[in-house]
Amino acid sequence: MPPAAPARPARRRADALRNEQAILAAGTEVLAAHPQATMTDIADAAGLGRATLYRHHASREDLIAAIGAAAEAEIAQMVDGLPDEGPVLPALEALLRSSVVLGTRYRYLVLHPRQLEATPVALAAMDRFAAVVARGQQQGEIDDALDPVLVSHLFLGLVTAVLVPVALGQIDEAAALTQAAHALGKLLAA
Amino acid sequence: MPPAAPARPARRRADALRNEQAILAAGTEVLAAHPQATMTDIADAAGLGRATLYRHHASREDLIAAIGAAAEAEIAQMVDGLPDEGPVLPALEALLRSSVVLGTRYRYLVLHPRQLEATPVALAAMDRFAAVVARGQQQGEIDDALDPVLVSHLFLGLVTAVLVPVALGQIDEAAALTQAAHALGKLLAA
DNA sequence: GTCTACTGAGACAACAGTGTCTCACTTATG
DNA sequence: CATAAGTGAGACACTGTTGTCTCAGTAGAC
Repeated sequence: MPPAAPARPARRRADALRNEQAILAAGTEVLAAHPQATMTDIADAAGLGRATLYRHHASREDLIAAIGAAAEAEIAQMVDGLPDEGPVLPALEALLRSSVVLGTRYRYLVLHPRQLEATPVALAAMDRFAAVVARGQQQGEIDDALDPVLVSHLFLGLVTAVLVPVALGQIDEAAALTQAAHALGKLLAA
Repeated sequence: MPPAAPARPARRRADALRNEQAILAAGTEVLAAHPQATMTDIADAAGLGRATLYRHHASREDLIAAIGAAAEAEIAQMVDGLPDEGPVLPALEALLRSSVVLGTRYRYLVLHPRQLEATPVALAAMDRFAAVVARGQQQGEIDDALDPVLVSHLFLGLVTAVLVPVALGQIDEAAALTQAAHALGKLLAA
């Protein structure tokens, strides 16, 4: 006696799944370019009707949350990929580069953080990051004086410090990235 | 024959000036706490009627711009106060502390940058900052490999890297500040 | 004390965007 | 091909906020 009629059938049609991806992609892209974009704008960009957009996401808030979840999943995957042994610094520098790429795509989220959110996934990723930093400290690779949690925020600060001047056209992305990686190394050096 | 009737008389009454200050203060505070606050909320917080708010600022956008201008003026003044001779690093560390205080008050602007704006005042402040950094480089105090403009963004990155975890309750402000200052020193060290 | 600047309260129009719903149609799935 | 899933287009109500205006009343300036 399952009274809960599934809002969505267990089996979803292939085109619906495609459209779902299109919505997420369009939402990410359109919002990055125009943070004030309406649901109509996003539906248009996805090549779908507005009603369909609402069938996939009950509200604007819901859609943005879904985009946020996708972004978090990506970053979490990258952080999980950090090595459990061996040198830490090179891995963090590589992560910096990937993070900048990701941050560019999800610029909307970077610049419009919904009320300083700390979601479970984000916190878990931060924990993981901090653990790797701590390992680096034990190995004498990273400055002991720095709180690993603060280091994770410093890391994010470096990412935005690259993103912003690049978006502003003040500096070349490659140059910014190289220098930021250099800065990261110095900053963390024991 | 000046056909332009002044929207505002040259001489303003003292209470009007007081109210103007109250509006700016209330707007800054209310928006920092509730970014979605309405004009009614701000007028209430200022202890004024909504109509009066509109007499001082023709639109919401106008009000936010005024708050932004006030913030910029404050930061510009601080940057202008950087020394033209003598050691640079200690001055920058002090500026970091002041900037965090300022950033806390103007949190709304920090978290809701209106479309990556680069206003003349902000750019001038950034130039001034970069010039001081360049001086530090000439004195052999600061790493030559870093682009002074990028350094200004790295500096801002450090500020947010303190602001965010403190707002999140992840770390004590004093500790974050001390470590950030330490990090700044290492990062810039020649 | 008189003139003028300024304000409060409230009513008002206007608007844009959200979210809901329906109906006819199309497309996958088996 | 039969069924169910999914869609487009458009109409719709709703709502919250913005910005305007008026009028009576208050507070500063000189």
